[in-house]
Amino acid sequence: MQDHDAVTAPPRAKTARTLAREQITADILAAARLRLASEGPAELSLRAVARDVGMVSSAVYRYFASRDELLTALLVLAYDDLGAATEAADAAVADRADHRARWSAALTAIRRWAVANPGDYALLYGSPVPGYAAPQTTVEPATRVIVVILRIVTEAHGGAAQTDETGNGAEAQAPSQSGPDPLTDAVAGAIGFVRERGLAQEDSPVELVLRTLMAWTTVFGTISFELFGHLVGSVTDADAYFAGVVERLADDLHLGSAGMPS
Amino acid sequence: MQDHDAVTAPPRAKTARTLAREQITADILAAARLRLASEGPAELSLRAVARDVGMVSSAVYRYFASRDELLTALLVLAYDDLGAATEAADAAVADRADHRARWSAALTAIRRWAVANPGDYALLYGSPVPGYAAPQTTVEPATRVIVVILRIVTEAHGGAAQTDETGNGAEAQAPSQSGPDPLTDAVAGAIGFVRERGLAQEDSPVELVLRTLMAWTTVFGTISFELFGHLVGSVTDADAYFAGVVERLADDLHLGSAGMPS
DNA sequence: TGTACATCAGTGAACGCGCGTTCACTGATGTAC
DNA sequence: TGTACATCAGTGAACGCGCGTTCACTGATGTAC
Repeated sequence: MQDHDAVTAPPRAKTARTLAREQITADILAAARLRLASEGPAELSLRAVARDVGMVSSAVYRYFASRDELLTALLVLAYDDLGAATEAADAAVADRADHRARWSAALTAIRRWAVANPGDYALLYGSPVPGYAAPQTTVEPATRVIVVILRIVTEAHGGAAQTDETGNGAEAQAPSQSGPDPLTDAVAGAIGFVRERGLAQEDSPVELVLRTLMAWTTVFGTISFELFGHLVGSVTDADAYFAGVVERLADDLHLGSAGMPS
Repeated sequence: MQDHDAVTAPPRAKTARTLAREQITADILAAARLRLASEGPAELSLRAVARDVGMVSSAVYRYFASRDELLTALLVLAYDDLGAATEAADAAVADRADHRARWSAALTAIRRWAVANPGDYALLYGSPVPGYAAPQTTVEPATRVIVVILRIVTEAHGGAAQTDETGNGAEAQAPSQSGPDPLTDAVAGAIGFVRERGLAQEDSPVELVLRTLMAWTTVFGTISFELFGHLVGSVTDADAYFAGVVERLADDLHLGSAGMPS
């Protein structure tokens, strides 16, 4: 509520004060992220963060109007960080037509990020903070990951970069019920999302979108189970397990066929 | 630490004091569960629970030695409640050979329970409470759900009650890599779990167990996405969506074929 | 380049609050004889 | 059936704590002329 850059600011040189403000804002956020590794978003204490960063608690109010605003900034930061990591991993695959490699790279990057930043992961995908409602600002950054995933899958099907030799893809797996489907209505929002972003050329990508949503859900569930301790005793090598899951999801989605010898 | 029934207690008639103790213990737990619907386990306040139940905060210490002990009791209670609901749903399917119906019934019961008890669900499957380590007591109740799921799937494959006409099941989907597999070692714990309980007759249920674990992860992820608000805007009819997911998972696991007309 | 005023970052004290846990106590319930 | 003692449930005051947020303040930085 105080200052935040005028929308059409003249390109005046940044003043020392502005530079300091940016630096310290970043420091506060970094300290808060560190705390999240051991504390849970609901317990995140503004006073503790202030202490970590070496200022008195009231000073933080020069940077964030309230604890909730700090939480929102953390949410945006974390979503963007994860989104950027995922996008970079996909982009790093040279052969853009090797959708299986891109799939594997993106998903592995997501898990790597989650394991490296468990606090941020819990903030994004764990139980919501009671009494805190994420504002609209966080919606767009939150979509970056799923957009990468959807792009890989839709490009593998029906796109110009088609390399899938097993047919026209996952939608072949649709249960053989025909006619108007309540399920189609149920996921209409997701379908709309895909269309708006030009991620699909087909007329009826319902089954494909649904299957992609399921796969993403499985990835999220697998990481959550690992980080939240539900695989203790069942899965000893989380790396190998995750890799196995990723491969099977790629199979189910008929993504390329990197390692199929037959 | 005080009293809890002697291990080999003589079947003496329950005294009024004992009855009252049981009743009030249950009241405290019920009040705490109610609070969990709006508060998150980390914020659960012993004083608030005491207030709800009409006693002074210190009186709760006659029933639970600490806040952590109360949390543990809640954990066990919730796991058992969910486990019982799942088992009952499976048991209610008359045709024990209709594995698809049992699958659907069990999974639907899980989601129904989660939607009806979102606080308990978050306690069990949300982000763990920082600083709280669930004791051994909670392990066994925690397994009840996955045991039901594993039993349905393994009975559908290789068991006497075989009704799957599409072959010998999900393991046919295994990626065509052969030889010693790090993945097999990774899930050795889960395999052992299945063997110990006599849930599988086959020699190599690796792929089947892995696929079941994936399916359960998908179910958990789907419910979490719904309850934690990650499907807002994408999925409007959560019931229909969940039903669609359940059917597709049943397809993937080659469970019976209840509704296949072709 | 220099001066006068406005803006801003950070301080330290204070507010009111709710928390988990301890403790000495009172009165009711249970048990042994 | 009656008495004497032990056990137990619940009370109310107190402890020390950390929290989010406000406020008047001081000194440094920025801006207009």
